[in-house]
Amino acid sequence: MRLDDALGFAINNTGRAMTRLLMTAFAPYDVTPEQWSILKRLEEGDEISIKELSKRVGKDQANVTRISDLLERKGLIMKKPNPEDKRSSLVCLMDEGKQIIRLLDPIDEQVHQVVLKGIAEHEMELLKQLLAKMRENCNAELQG
Amino acid sequence: MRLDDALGFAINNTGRAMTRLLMTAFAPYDVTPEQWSILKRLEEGDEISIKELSKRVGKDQANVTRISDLLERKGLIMKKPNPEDKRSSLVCLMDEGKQIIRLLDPIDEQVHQVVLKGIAEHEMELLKQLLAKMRENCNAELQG
DNA sequence: ATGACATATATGTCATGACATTTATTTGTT
DNA sequence: AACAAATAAATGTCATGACATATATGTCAT
Repeated sequence: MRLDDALGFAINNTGRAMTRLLMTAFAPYDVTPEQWSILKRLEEGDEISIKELSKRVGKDQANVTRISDLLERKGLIMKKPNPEDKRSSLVCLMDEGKQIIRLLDPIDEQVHQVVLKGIAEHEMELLKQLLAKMRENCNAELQG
Repeated sequence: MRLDDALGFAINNTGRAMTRLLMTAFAPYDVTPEQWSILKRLEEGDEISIKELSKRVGKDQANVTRISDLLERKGLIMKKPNPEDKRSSLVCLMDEGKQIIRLLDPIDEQVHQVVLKGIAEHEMELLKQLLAKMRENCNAELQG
């Protein structure tokens, strides 16, 4: 089997290409695709713990802690104490974070249109289903 | 959640899940999935430059340099001087590298069977085609 | 032949992912 | 209440990816 044919490498290389494209498009705003994914989740609902945020973005808690620290240093989010649990903090979007989201949303949309050029809606749906199935297979094995 | 957001999320998370699974399976042999991808490429043809190897694995030259250094320290590959160009070196598989490949090949195969459980051949083919199309779209944009 | 430019590799930096460990706090058991 | 176990977050380490730059060597125009 040639490497090009190996599904794992196809998936990872495609993901990296998409990430690179988004990174390039976001570069003038000093926001990386991973930071973007966190901002977008917070837009759907903030004042949540690092742990909850980690679950929602599908990332390791340690990594979310570090990405959040970066976003906080940039003034896009803030961590405030959780009055119900002194171990945890609640992550909130700052106004500047909300402004950045408004700026970057159309750019994100343009990038995705480029990436999905020539791909039909039903193909994308199947693609997502297959990826979800593979993810389930992996996670079942990792936990079992 | 917008559809295209879900797709980027799906691709990167699925790729990470597969990488994690392979990493776990390879852990006893002290070989990472990325190191594995380089070994497999060398198996198809070694005595090639870092630059050529980078092209074949689809990775940055700087990263291939570093991964190669690790593999050389482990005694799996060797860099020998290129008699035709003193700037470059030729990367060769060592016997121990070839042995590791024979050991890990069936493990890699098992992992792929786990990941692809419940997915038909024609679905996998379509999946690869769609991913290739998206990769082309990205690369065309990055270069253009 | 020489100097300007190109190329191959190496190295430095930052962001990230995975994972182990630490620290502070909470919870549960007695 | 006291102590053990669990939990949330932070931190440390290594591998990697992207990118900039450095260094050595090669190539080309003159």
